Amino acid sequence: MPVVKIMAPELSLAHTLESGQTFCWCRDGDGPIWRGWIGGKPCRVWKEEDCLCVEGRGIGEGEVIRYFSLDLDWEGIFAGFSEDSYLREAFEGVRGLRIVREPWWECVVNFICSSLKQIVQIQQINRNLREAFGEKVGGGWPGSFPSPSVMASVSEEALRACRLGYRARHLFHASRQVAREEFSWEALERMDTVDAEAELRKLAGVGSKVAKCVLLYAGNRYDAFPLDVWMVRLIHELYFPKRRKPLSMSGMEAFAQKRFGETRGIAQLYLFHWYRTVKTSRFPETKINKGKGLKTINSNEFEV
DNA sequence: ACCCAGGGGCAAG
DNA sequence: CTTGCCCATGGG
Repeated sequence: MPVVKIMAPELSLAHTLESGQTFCWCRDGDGPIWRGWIGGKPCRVWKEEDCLCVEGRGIGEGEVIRYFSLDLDWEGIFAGFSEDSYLREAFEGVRGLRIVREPWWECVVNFICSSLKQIVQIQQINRNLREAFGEKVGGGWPGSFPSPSVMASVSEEALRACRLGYRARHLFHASRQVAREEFSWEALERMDTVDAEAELRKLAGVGSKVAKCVLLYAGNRYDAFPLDVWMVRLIHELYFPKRRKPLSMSGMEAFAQKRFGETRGIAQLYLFHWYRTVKTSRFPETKINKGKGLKTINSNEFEV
């Protein structure tokens, strides 16, 4: 089996593959080796010192570089955020986290299924869908991710059997909307981020949060800033600790745009994963770093 | 038993 | 633009 090797000293596979961007990877045993999919092809990935290794048939070097966004100027991105102490802490705490480039349809499905689900459960659903409706390409278990047309051809009940719950109806409709060519990813890529979000939201089960996740993790729109329960909690606890209630959603969007700028999606990725794994301030035994080293923020500025 | 999970749709204020 | 309620399922 061919192995592609690429120098990627900073890349952390654990942080990148287990941060809730992608849901098709699972550890091969207890060690730092993962089984998953790149460009629709099954593979195993691991690191040997500074070298990223990808074992799989027909996977090119460019494809791997693109998937892990190794082509981005990460030092430049970090430098742009250097004035924010929490972001500096996050970059340090989950060092090596990189943004992936997911296949857009799989990304849409993953995040439709993410509603009121935990990350491990989304992984489970992804696996169930692959096992039930995917093709066994290259001997890869549990199968390729089913295309829109395949998913549009099965019943809502068959989808529900993948433990989707009420999300099965959304997925049922969304699959048909896409398969019917009411939807083209190429057309979406030509739009600006605001229009692309509005277009994605036409799909059943896709609201502002899911649309932004798709734009960020599949579309490389770094100006998309998904606001989920964790980010609402984080922004409230870290950036506006004195407020009784969190800012409204539109207030938080305005805050994120002003504070984190055009690459706020990258900031969101780091803050989200760092807050959940390192900071974990929602648990009482770990306390919040109360605004230390942070410039005062006038919260009225973000009222709507 | 109870609460929460990377929300969205829909009706109503 | 915001709030309130429901949605189905699994984990802690």
